[in-house]
Amino acid sequence: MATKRPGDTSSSSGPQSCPSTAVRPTDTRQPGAETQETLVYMQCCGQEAPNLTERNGHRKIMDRNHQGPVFVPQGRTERVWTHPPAPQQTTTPTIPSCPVSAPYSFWSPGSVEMDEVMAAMVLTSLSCSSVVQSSPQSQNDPLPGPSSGGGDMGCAGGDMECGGGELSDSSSSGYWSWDHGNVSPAPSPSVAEMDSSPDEGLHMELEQGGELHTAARSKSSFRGTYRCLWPSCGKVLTSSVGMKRHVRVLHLGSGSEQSPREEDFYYTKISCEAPADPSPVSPLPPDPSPISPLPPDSSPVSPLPPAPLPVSSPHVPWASFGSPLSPDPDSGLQISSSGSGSSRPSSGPESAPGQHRPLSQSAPSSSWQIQTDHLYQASTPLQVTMTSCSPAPCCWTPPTVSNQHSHHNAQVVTGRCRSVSVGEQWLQQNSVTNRLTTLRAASPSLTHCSFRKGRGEAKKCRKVYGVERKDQWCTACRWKKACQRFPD
DNA sequence: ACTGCCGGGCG
DNA sequence: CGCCCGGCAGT
Repeated sequence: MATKRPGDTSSSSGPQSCPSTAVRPTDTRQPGAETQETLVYMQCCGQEAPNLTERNGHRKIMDRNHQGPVFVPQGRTERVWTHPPAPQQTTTPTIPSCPVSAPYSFWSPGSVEMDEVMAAMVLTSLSCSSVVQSSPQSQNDPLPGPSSGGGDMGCAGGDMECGGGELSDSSSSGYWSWDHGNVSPAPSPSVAEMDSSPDEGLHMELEQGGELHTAARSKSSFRGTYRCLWPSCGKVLTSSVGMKRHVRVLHLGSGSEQSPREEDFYYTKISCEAPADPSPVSPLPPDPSPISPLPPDSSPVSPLPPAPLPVSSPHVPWASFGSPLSPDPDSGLQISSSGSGSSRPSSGPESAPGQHRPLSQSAPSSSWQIQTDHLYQASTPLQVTMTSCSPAPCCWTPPTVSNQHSHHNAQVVTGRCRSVSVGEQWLQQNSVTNRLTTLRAASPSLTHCSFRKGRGEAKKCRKVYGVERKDQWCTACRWKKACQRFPD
């Protein structure tokens, strides 16, 4: 947690949005984790922007506000990259640069879309270094799997950074996962290999795609490709028509109510003209680096794979889950909340643990999931943003957890915040729906909450119910003992 | 002044 | 043990 890199900090530069937040994420991560950042991508206003991209030795960190990229000294980056930290995120496997294997095999060659996608992918990768990423996986399994690792970030503004990460972890599937997931899958391949033959991976793809690959290289300049912005999907297609179809069929559903035009909102055109320069080219966040098709510079970069998680970097929250790296014990806290995010609605703050694997962490994660689950279709981004903003992840978590009276260990940091917001809500509303509300509401409060001082804020039965309704107090309160219902 | 809770007492 | 309350300490 503690380790931060200057660069990350810079991210905070993203001015206002949530300075504090920004920092944390970074912190959470381990140094190695940083790498992950690369993977993360942010979406803004529908567009995705890669938070980080490595290029020419510099890592660019997109400003949350998107204002400007920050550069981090390569040195660090490389290190990270070099070692495929992959392990960190268990969830996201990095694709083995070494293509050889299997990963690709997954695809079901059969579908036409696949082909298109593949082709697009290849091309993209070629032209844009990064591209490789996920597409392949996404195709196969759009969401899921790997996604966990990925950053989801749908967040709207740059703010989200953290959140994004979480999302991915937690449920992830979420939105952005695609990229990351894909990329990372493979922890395996040794870096060296990757370096040596990054292209091969591509070739593999090419096979399916057909000549594309070759052509792609030669062409190097595409007019443009279209990338699906759907949360968990990262497909890249060369034709807008195809993309529309993709969006409609896979995401909107053929019959969906969505207006015909709707698809336009779910994909973005990517122009990859710059053959050489990946960076600009790839809007795609997905940092493919893992695959790093592009031979050019990539040498070190390619290894990126580790990056998958990186996403989090921006997001503090993530850090906590820190996913991969360390299974946080702590996680319990967040986990609970996040974990079941969706499930929990009703009550169970406690149960959560199941999911989290990585997430463990905190609130943010939880928030993410929730969003994901509920908002999935709607407006994830917004919420995300919120989350990220919230200064302390902890805050989030707690609320969720606490709601139910269950008191977890989680308390640790969170303590008060949750109790406050939660408590009230709990009282007033037990309904599940509230939770979402809570989160939102909480977020602001959370901000404040960072650390509770004392009882002042923590609401106990007395505050909640008032003396008049003493009968509703928990027994402990009635007996003037430590409150059991709203423990600190 | 309120509140939260420990410590202790009573039945 | 359940129930209550005196009293301390933090706000």
